[in-house]
Amino acid sequence: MDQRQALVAFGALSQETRLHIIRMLVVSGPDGMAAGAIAEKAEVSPSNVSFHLKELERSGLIAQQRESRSIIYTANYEALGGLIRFLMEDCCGGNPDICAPAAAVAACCAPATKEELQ
Amino acid sequence: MDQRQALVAFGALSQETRLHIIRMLVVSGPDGMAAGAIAEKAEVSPSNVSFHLKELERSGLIAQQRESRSIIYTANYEALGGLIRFLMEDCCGGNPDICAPAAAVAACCAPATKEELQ
DNA sequence: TCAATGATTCAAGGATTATTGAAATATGGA
DNA sequence: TCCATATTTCAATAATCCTTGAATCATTGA
Repeated sequence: MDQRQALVAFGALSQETRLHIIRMLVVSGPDGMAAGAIAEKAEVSPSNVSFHLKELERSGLIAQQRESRSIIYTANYEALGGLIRFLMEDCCGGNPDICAPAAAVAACCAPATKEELQ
Repeated sequence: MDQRQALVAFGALSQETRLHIIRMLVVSGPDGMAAGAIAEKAEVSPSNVSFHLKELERSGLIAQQRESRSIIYTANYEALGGLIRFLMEDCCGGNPDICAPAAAVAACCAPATKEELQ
């Protein structure tokens, strides 16, 4: 992930509805969610969710694929990991004072089940 | 770091000048940098740098302290670490597919045990 | 006190981003 | 083909953010 991408990704995550959407898509995993289901769960209008999904896709944090009449959105795990990595390495210069505590948290996080995250 | 803070922090990092400032302040460490020096290095006007510094301070990612005529800005390492942690835990649900690769990167620059961090 | 330095604040503007509802597009089934 | 469903696109408006330059504030030293 280069700086330009990171700037767009940070912008994408700086909006409440979009952060909510990312969380839902991470939880839903590779199955993803249809645009309509996202709109319903996030309690926003179809056209508004479409606007935000477009923005998230532009950032690379999510991907879409049509499945019959629905369009399924999934979180892009690589991009999310890349953003965390950018924040640690490029932005914070790999500074241990910043990164070590955060990394320790991740190191101890056991594989969580889908249910536990609801 | 709660969600409201994280939203503001992501917004703060989504602007090129501000991302540049954060990087400089992380590098300069506890000594920090005066507003004028930041403006000069980032090649922006004094009033413009002041605008962005205010935005960064509002996000909690930097702190200021007056030193004689200068105002010294320093990176807030805890807040930066907190944001990385938020991204891993709250946003990505501690999902190992996302967090493990990123954590691995940090692990090599800062071997810290969980106990050391308590 | 006066001038110089370092920085912020303010107002105006331009640019970008967010929301809304109506219209358009794509798909699948009767 | 026609209709219903799922979603996007578009245009208009509102809201927020960014930049600029002038004015202001705070500190220090002569």
